[in-house]
Amino acid sequence: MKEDTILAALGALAQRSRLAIFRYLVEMGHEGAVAGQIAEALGIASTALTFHAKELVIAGLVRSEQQGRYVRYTANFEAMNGLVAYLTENCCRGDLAACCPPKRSSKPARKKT
Amino acid sequence: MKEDTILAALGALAQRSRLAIFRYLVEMGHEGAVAGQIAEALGIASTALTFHAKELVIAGLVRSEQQGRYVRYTANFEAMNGLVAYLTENCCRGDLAACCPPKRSSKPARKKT
DNA sequence: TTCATATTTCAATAATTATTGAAATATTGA
DNA sequence: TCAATATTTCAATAATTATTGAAATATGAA
Repeated sequence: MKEDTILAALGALAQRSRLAIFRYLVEMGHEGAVAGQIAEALGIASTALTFHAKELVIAGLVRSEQQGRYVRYTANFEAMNGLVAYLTENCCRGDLAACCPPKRSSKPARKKT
Repeated sequence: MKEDTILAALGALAQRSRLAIFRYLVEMGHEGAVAGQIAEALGIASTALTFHAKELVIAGLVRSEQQGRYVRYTANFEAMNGLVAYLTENCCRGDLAACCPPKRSSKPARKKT
């Protein structure tokens, strides 16, 4: 994955609304969600939703598809996979064991203190 | 890992110089590198290096340690691990197999002399 | 102490990104 | 056709982030 692509993906996710949109779309699976649904679920103005969703699309993390008067957005899992792969590569050298987390539970792992 | 932490880490990495700095520090392993060395290796002005390195430190991805008149920076592998874990969590739902990449490919670490 | 080196701070500017509301476009159904 | 709905575009503004050079600070060595 090209560095420019990585930078675009990181930049796209590095914003509260967009991270929320992306997480929401991941949650919605391959079916995704239409713009209004996302905006309402997350409390984002429609004009802001358009703006942020477009950023995600440009970054390649989200796909959009016109469906009549709706626009359906879906997470691009392969792109996310590419991002995670890149970060894993770039965090693992010399510390291999620390990187790819051994398992994910559906409940987030609790941080021990 | 808290969302604010994730946003900070993503934002810190979403910039060409900072991504380069972080990758360089990962390459340098636990020994890290001092400011001037990083700046020279990457062709970044010292004042910009200070600025960007501080962003990485604030985001928790890098640690800094004063050593005489030098400042040594090291990658925080645990923080990166936390970021990758978060992204894995948030990309895997409903598409589990696609996420944690099965293996790193053949590309060896480029070492410059 | 003085000098040279390493890094940071500061201030000005430039560039980018986010937010908002009004207006525009496009689709659907009556 | 008209009216309602869904989304986008536009323009203005606000907020944030990046870049630069000069000056300041701090250390180590002579």
